[in-house]
Amino acid sequence: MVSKSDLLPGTLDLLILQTLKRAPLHGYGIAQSIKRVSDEALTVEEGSLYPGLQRLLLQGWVTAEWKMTETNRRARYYTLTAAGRKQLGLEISKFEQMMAAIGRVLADAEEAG
Amino acid sequence: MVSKSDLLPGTLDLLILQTLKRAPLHGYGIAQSIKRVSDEALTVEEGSLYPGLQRLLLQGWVTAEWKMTETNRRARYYTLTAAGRKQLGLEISKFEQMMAAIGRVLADAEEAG
DNA sequence: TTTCTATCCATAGACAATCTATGGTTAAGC
DNA sequence: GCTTAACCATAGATTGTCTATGGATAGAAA
Repeated sequence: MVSKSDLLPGTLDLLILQTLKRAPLHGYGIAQSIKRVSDEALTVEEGSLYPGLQRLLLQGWVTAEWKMTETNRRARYYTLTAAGRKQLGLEISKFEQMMAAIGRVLADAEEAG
Repeated sequence: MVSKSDLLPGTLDLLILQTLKRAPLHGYGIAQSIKRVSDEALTVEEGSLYPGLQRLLLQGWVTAEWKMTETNRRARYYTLTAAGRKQLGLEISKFEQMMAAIGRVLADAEEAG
């Protein structure tokens, strides 16, 4: 089953990095952004998001910094690093290759043996 | 990371069902077919394939039958059931929705708040 | 005839990623 | 004062995939 879940497994990092490409953002905002931009089709649960952000921090793909939000709250803002930007490029191209490959299987009419 | 692995997680059942849509096939043949049709981009490991086939059997989406292959070997042929065909349709549409949603995120230029 | 390769099956255990459930803080509106 | 929305984060369960392993046999090659 293609994910009874809210996300296609294996795509979370990609989505987070892409979201941070535009501007630094806090966790809550990242989740909101992905939900909004995907027209509610993708929901990132907090239990997936925060562990995910920890992974990205460990990899050095983002940095984190506590700041105040526009709504006057403390929040941890994540910023894409140069390495993160590079990684995003890699992941996008891998993802596109996967999509193309799956597309070939789904489109297959099979001529050869 | 979008799968350092050979497959996009969450797409295996889809690939198997689609492969069986054309004709009944044994496990080994399914793996070969997916690899060939995807131009070597997708490799289904046996350790993923056979547990996957067990899941599909349990769900009633395929049936299995021992037969002889063209190469004179015993092999277990899997056949898509009516329920399996229906499931395949569901998975394709879910998958396409996911792809569209991820596409929106990747294409996003963000105008609104 | 032996050895190798490709064809076939399948499971156990490790590992990674996601989800559910939980728990906490605080600003602002009512 | 209460409630809701905005925020953070972790533990544990679950699921899916991979690695590693083990086995059998046909046919080609040596």
